[in-house]
Amino acid sequence: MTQSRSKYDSGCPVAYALDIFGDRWSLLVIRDMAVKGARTYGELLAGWEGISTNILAQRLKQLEQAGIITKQKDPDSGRSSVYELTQKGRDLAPVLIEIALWSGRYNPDPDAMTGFLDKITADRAGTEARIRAGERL
Amino acid sequence: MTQSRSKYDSGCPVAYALDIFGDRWSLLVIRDMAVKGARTYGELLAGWEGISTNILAQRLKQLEQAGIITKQKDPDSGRSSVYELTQKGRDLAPVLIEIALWSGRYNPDPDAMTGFLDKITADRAGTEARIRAGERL
DNA sequence: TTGAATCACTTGCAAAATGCAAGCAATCAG
DNA sequence: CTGATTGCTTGCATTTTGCAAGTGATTCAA
Repeated sequence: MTQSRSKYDSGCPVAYALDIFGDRWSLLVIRDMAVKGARTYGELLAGWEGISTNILAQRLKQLEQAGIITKQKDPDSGRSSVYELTQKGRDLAPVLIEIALWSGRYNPDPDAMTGFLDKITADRAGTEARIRAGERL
Repeated sequence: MTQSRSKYDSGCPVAYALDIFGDRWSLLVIRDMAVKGARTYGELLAGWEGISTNILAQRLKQLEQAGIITKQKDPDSGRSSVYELTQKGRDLAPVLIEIALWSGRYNPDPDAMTGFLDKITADRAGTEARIRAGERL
């Protein structure tokens, strides 16, 4: 009984991935954690794009189920939880990097926030390794 | 007047890209064209996952507007149109490749369709170059 | 120690996106 | 002329999303 993960999963590796983060918000949450180092619900809510609170809660559950992130109680604070990327989540670094490079080539907007882009342009391998290791950029 | 492309576009390069293909179907359409060589509406409809016809029509329009694909009349057949990836679209090859590699590492399903994955595992640079050049895999 | 603030959500409801099926115009083959 | 094929559009039910308000468990300040 090889149950398919969802009604969309065709067995194609691209479809498998899109099943996990192929929506408007999941990759942005992963980016906030990988690039910006966001670790709490509040930090994620305050992200650049303004995800709504119910959608964020839902996505965090889905990402946890998919093994992309983990949720733990903050030992120093009873009311806050700490979310962290797993290795599976951090290994999405090359995907984030290629997306950012592509956007850098084709986004005509001169105001584009390029902090991440600058880092990967200056040292792609190093930035990728740092994300994979769970280190701060 | 630097108008933002959409209500989501925060200036982040990742968000710029997700604005174009950050939904359930767009990347699968791009994959069908880049990897499977799909060129007509019918071929795209018959894809692995079964996109519905109205959504496909809408996505094709959006991708055309975003400069990812072009639409032309088929000179040999008055009733069919030919869709093709632009350079901007073909340059998403590294994104598709990284997604597929990641899925290959983490998808536990042994039945996963691995044709594309096999190709990029065997010769990543060559596969990427061939997609970028608009050649058949 | 009590009341206010904070954090991490949940709930309710309207709006938008999606899925499904049917329809339809233009071509084209017999 | 007829019927099949292609490339859509339309209508409508279902699902997902967005927004705002509310909840409950801490934590903190007085």
